[in-house]
Amino acid sequence: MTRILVVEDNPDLAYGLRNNLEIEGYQVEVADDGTKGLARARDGRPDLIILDLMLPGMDGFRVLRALREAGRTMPVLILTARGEEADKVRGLRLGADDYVTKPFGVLELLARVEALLRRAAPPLPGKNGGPPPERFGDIEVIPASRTVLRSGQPVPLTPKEFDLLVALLRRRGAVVTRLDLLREVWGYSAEVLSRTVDTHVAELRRKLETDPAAPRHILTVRKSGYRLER
Amino acid sequence: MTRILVVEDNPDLAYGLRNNLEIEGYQVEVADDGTKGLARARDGRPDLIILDLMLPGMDGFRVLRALREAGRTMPVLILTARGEEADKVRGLRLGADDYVTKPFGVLELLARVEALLRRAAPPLPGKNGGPPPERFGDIEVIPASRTVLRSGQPVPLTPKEFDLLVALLRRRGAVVTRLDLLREVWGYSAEVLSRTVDTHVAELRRKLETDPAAPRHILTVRKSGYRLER
DNA sequence: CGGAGATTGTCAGCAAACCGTCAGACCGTC
DNA sequence: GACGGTCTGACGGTTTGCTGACAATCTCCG
Repeated sequence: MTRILVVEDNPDLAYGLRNNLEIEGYQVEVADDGTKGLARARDGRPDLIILDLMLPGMDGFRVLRALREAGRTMPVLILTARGEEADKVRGLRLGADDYVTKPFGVLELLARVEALLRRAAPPLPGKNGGPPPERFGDIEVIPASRTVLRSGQPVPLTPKEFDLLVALLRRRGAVVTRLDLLREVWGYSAEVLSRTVDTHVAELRRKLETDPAAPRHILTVRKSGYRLER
Repeated sequence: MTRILVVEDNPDLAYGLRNNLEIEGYQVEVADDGTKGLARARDGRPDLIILDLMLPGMDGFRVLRALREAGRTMPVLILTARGEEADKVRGLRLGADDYVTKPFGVLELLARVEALLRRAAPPLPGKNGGPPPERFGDIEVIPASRTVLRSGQPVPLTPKEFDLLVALLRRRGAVVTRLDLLREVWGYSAEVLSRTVDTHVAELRRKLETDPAAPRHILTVRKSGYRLER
């Protein structure tokens, strides 16, 4: 079982991360300040660390440096506030492996976690890397190349459209609420009260459905959200 | 299976080297100081040694000399800090076979490792050496001679351009992020400023694409990175 | 059956993000 | 000192995303 340590002081965010990571099958531990985080990282030796840079007390930089000085080499993914370009650079210099800028969508984070873990321990000869393509109807979604094929032909999707499609695909067959979609694609602090989700769904239908007015795959569930069917 | 010994005290660097070498199919062992390194080299008889010169305790020079005095002749590739010209010379005099200056790109190191191994173990009669040329479109990439042909005609590429092309080629069909490219081509201490990657991609397109404004092989994946298609 | 209210679909315009491009600076080499 | 290679930061064009008003549709109930 892959173990992930989340060092994050914002309880909401920590909670959301824990949930989503556990759904993906990871074993999650949370530390809510830098000192505890460092201790857990050193003693518990998780397979990966998600580290907020802004922390009360011992900040993320110091945690990271202390960790590397202690000879711990597990991949570290840092969370930085938007626009703090210098923080990213500093974090990477201190030995972080990747970074995500807040506010971030959960899916983006999960994708990066997966990429880091794959890179850290891949060499199973019989296995190729990355998730396999997903299919529904005559649509094929290939995450590795962020490509979507319809009847074998590439369909150009914008980044948001692709992410939205993946979010629906992750829970294919189940209803996904607008709020869930916002959390997963747009991010935790998303405050979008307008027709944003609907607009993007409409665009997806236009590009993927034979008859966008009578969709066969991307269905509306009235009063709830959307559902993707094969 | 080809076995490589890495003698390196910086855990981050050792970790990165191990990963990349293992991905290339080598069996890797790491020693984090000179004494251990010498012991492993003498007893384990690896096929190649990557040796940092700056080491705690017994430094790389002494390891190298002791190794050669013990009659071990496997190729040794030394890692030197930037600008320490004298160190390179001294290392080579002591019997090193090649050197790489820090910070180095992973691809450069892998290429040199391969070259040394090829030289040390001349191709078996039925087998030719090195990786085969890769093709996409009317482009042919020949790693052994760092040559690129377009419609059979050589295309002059600068070192960075060639490395960048190889990095994209290694993951052909998948999205490669700018950060990954920086790590692989520019070195392990990469930073994330400026348009460096984009500039070099543009230059590659200018040299390899029929219509650089509408590239058919070196594609942009918005918000993610670049992708190379056949 | 018909209508009101609730919910979703659609659209166009604006603002921001993102990438391609370029000129200039720097550096090492010849 | 000329030169090629590399890197950077500014600039501008284009794409993308968001919004809010309005239209269409659905549901429930009279």
